Amino acid sequence: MPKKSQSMIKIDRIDRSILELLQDNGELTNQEVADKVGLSPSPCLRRVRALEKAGIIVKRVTLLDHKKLGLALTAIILIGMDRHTPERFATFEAKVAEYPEVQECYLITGQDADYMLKVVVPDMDQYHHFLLNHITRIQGVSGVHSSFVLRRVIDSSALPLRYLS
Amino acid sequence: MPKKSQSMIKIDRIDRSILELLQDNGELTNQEVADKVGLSPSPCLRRVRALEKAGIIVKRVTLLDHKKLGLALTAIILIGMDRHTPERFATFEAKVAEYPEVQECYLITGQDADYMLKVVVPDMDQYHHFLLNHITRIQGVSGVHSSFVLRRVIDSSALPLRYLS
DNA sequence: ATTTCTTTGGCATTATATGCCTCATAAAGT
DNA sequence: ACTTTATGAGGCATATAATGCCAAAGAAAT
Repeated sequence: MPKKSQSMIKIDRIDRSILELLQDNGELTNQEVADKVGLSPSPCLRRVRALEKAGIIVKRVTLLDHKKLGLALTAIILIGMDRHTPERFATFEAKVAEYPEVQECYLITGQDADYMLKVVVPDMDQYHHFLLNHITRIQGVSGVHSSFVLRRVIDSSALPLRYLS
Repeated sequence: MPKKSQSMIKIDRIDRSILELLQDNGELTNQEVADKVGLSPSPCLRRVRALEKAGIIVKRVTLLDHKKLGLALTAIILIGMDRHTPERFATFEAKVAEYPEVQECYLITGQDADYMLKVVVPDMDQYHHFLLNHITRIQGVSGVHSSFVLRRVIDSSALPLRYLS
C-alpha cells in the first residue's frame, strides 16, 4: 500500500484505464484517451493532470531502437564490494550515475554480489573498454561478473496495474 | 553498426540532439524541440517523422511511479531450463509474455541460468504466489533463483547516444 | 427531501501540428 | 565556369488539439 499523504489519490477504474492507455502509448491525445475511457476531454485532462501532480505519472519518454542506433550489446553485470560501508556505496552509486551506458543499477539481495547493472554499448570492444576503464576502477569494486543478453524476449516499462484495488 | 537497408538514415548532430531531447522528455512540443536544436518547426518535424519511419523512434510511453501504485517489490529471477531445445524456449517465452508482472525477460550467457527476469509485484506474498503458481509451473523450468531489489539507484530507458559517429 | 460537495460536459480561446509552396544550398553533369 | 537537379530549410494557412471557465448533473450527508 502506498504511504498516506496529502498527495494521495483514490484511483478508480477510470484512472486505471487512463494509466493503462498512457503507459502503453504516450502519444495519445487527450481527446483519444477521453474517448476510450468514456469521458469528455475536459474531465479526462483534469484526471491526467491530477495523476501528474500526485506523482503517479512520472514522465513521458521516447523509446529508441537499440540495434538501429548501433547499440547491439546489452550486458548484465553483477558487482561485489570489498567493504559494505555507506561511503563505499555512495562512491559507487555516484560514479555509476555518470555513465549513460548504465541503464539500470540496483542494490540487490540473493546474489553473491551487491549491485546488478544493465549496460548498453555498441560491441564487445566497447564493453571491454567500459568495464576495464570505468567500472573496475571505482573504489571498492572487488568482484565483477558479466552476462550478455542473447535475446530480448520482453523489454517493457509498463507496470502491472491489475493489483490496483 | 546497424544493418544497411532502404530504411537506413544518416544521423547527423541535429538528429542526435533531437533523439537526446525526446528520449528524456517525450512531451516536448515540436516547437520546443525545434527551438532547442536550432531549427524552425517545419524541418524539425520532418526529421522526427523520418526517425519514426526509420524505426529509430520506436514509441512514446508514460512512466509511472512504482511505490505510489503499491508495487513495492521488484525481483530479479534467474531461471534455468532442463533441456535446451527450441520447443522449451518457445513455450517458456510465450508463457512469460502473458504475465504483465514481467517487465524484462532476457536470454543470457554467463550465468548458471538461461533466463533473467525482472518482475514487479506489490509484496512478498504476491511474489511468492506468482513464483509458485506461474513461473515454476512452466514446462521445462528446472532451477529458479530469486534476488530482490533493495534500492533503485538508476532506472532509465535512455540509451547512450555518445557512440553515434 | 434538501443541502453540500464533487465531477462532468460544453464552449470559447489559445496554442500546436501539419501540409503546401517557395527559396537557398550543394552536388553532378556539360 | 555555368547550368541543371536534388535535397532540405523556412514561412504561411488551415486543421486539430489543449486549456480554462462556467453551468449543470450526480452522489453523499444530514
